[in-house]
Amino acid sequence: MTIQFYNTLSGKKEVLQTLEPDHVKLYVCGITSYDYCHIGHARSTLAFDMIVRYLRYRNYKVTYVRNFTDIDDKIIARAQEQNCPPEELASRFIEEFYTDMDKLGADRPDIEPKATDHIGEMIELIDELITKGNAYQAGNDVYYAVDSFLDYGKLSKRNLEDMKAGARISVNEQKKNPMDFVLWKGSKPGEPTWNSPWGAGRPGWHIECSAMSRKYLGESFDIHGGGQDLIFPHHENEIAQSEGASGKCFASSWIHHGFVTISDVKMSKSLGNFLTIRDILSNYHPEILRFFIFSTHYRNPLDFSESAMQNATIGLERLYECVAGIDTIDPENSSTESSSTLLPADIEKIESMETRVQQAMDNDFNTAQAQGIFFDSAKILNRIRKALPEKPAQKDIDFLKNGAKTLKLLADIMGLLRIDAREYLAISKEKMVAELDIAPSEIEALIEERYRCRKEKNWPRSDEIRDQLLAGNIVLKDGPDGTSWSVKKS
RNA sequence: GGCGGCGUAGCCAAGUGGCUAAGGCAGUGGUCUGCAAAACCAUUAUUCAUCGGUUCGACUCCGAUCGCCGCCUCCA
Repeated sequence: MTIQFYNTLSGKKEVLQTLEPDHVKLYVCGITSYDYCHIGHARSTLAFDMIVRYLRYRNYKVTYVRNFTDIDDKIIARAQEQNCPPEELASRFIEEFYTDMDKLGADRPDIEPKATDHIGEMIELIDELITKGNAYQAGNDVYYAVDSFLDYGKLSKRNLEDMKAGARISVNEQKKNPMDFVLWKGSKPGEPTWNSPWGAGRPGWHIECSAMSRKYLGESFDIHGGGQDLIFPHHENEIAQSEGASGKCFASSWIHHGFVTISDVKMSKSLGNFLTIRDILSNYHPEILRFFIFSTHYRNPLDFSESAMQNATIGLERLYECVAGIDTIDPENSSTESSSTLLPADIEKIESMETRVQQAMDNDFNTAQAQGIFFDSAKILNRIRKALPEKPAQKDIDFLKNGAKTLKLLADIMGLLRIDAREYLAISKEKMVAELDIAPSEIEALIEERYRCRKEKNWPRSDEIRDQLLAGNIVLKDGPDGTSWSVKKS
């Protein structure tokens, strides 16, 4: 089996081919650190986290580079607002980024370069572009001459004529072509500056990724990723810079994930319709956010809503309940007397779980389909467990334990089912209990009273207690081992 | 205006030339229960925005139409 994924550059799904055997070199555009991260950033981080984890699970070596833009107009503007040095603001929000992403359980990339640590490399690259005739100095600025790069527009599939027609960029007398973009900006008073052959200034946004990817991955590498909003102009400009300088293919493939929307409108800072990761994590377990994010294919838009999160909560809990149920089976409690109750069709389904998940993931990292397989498998495992006799056959116990193990292994690619199932359910219950108006001890006391009533067949009072608890969102479950309770969902 | 994408059951969401159109939520029936709940079982789209075309055969390819979204300025 081979891994296929959609390459924005070709517009088609293609088989993964690496420049070096079994080694994927991946560069992803990270954040500009001037504010807290929102769910869109979570999607980006988690999408590539999942991709990297899957590639590694499939025995690829992965070199994963993700940058931080820590010098930029927005950072300077925000720093001025807050009356603090831009570098301080930038480093503060890099820390906040880590705080959020660590909570989400995202693995750190292998290399995380910061733009300000690579000004020398950028100057070098700009210099090469000037020498090759792809860039020119105008006043204190340096611009990239888009007309010098014939393939300009190949990623975003537009040509310069079309772009000019719809251009909303302000006219700049210094530019030879209005689409030319800045590589080096002459500094204004009070801004962070670095010395360069063109005077004091700072780098443009696009050049940093070209310079840093070249340093850590070379002139050509396998996959470049980011959000769909980066296709133009950022990634288009990166191609122009890198290929203009090297004359070689920059990234073989491009992966772009879709946006998170709210009421079908793109979540963005400028619209103000965003929720930060910490907003979400104050209400939901990190795995719920992960479950939600992976319930839709990474290239499709993902609409955020409370009901979608509620759905994810229930879905994840269902999987955890399946695992918890199997975890409670005593592995020693088998009997040689018992014969296996397993059906061939079920055995086949569970044994093919991993293969089927691989098929889904091989097909453009289809996490939504993989989740479907998780549920399908959980259903079968639940049914088998439910039908188990007092003392089951050893074979059946092993089958269930292995099934749960495989389920966890595969869910881990998406960062799901990572904690002990019973612990997760306990945390989840605890959290819900905390929102109740009634203390657990009171609940236990009422259950105790109801137990006595039921023994005496005092159904009216026993039902009254149940209804009373239900009104307080407590649901009772009468089982053979007594009554347990949980907090009503939704 | 240019470019890209989407439209699958009440909702969410896979599938992308051919056995029964995954899965989840919600719903319905059943088992269990004193009655419930939970759990488990079963069930819920002759149909994939609309209309044409290609094909032995299309949700899947092509064209048109309608609707929605994104990019074309910073943005994950």
